[in-house]
Amino acid sequence: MDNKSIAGILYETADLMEIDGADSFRIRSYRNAAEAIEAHPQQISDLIGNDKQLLAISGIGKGMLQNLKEMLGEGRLKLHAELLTKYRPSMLQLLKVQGLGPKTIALIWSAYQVSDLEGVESLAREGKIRILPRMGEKHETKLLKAIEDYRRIAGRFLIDVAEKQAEKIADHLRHYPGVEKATPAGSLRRGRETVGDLDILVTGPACCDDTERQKLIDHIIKLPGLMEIIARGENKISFRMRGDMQVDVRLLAPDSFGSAMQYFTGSKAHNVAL
DNA sequence: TGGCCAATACTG
DNA sequence: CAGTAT
DNA sequence: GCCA
Repeated sequence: MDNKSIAGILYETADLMEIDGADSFRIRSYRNAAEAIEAHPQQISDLIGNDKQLLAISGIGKGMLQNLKEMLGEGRLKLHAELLTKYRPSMLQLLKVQGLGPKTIALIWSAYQVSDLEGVESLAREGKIRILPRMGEKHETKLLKAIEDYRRIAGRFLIDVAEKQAEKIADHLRHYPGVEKATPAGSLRRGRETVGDLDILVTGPACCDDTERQKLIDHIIKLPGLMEIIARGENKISFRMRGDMQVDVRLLAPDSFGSAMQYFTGSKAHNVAL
């Protein structure tokens, strides 16, 4: 279990504790510890047993040390598992909706046993949020708008983040002999504020026959930071990068590169119109 | 043992 | 205006 | 929960 995973569990536990109505300062401690672990240069798993070193990390004390031992020892945190049984995982997503906090989520849960985005949206539309204590028309309206906003940006990445990622990948591709061009298409090329996934078009001699294409794809999957291959075909490979960004790389013969660029830059609506 | 972030929006 | 949630 |  790496530091990122440990921190993740701690963050999640904090969120769940919040819904559970736990002491806010204790919750903060969980978040502080998570941050400290995330930023720590060495792997916590390598330091287990060395209490001195662990306690030396600011934000890690007696109690958190026990939590770490439990996580690394049993592979799970009891508190985390219990809270997950008591509540619903979908509540963690709900927490990401601006203006929707733990108290309100718990309130909605207690009143309607609803814990997901869809359900809360329906309740709001039906005017069932405003009748809850402490809620009102303002809250309900604002909630609807917030859900809309959330849906619009969820699972998308800011343009500059996407650009850097795309540039790294394109560089990696261009280092391969037989690749002439590697260019991002899609919403990134259209300059949208956010990007859902990357679409990168490649062309050159290496794209021209089957064996060459396979060799090129073999090179592509060595890309640093590549986490999972989603699909691997003749002319296209899809994978997920560290950070969860999905990437499609398409190999194109030089004579179809132009039209492909046109097509994959979109937008879909634009293509339909054409 | 006691303190741990402040400002804002909304409800009652 | 005070209390509460974000 | 952690820290002074």
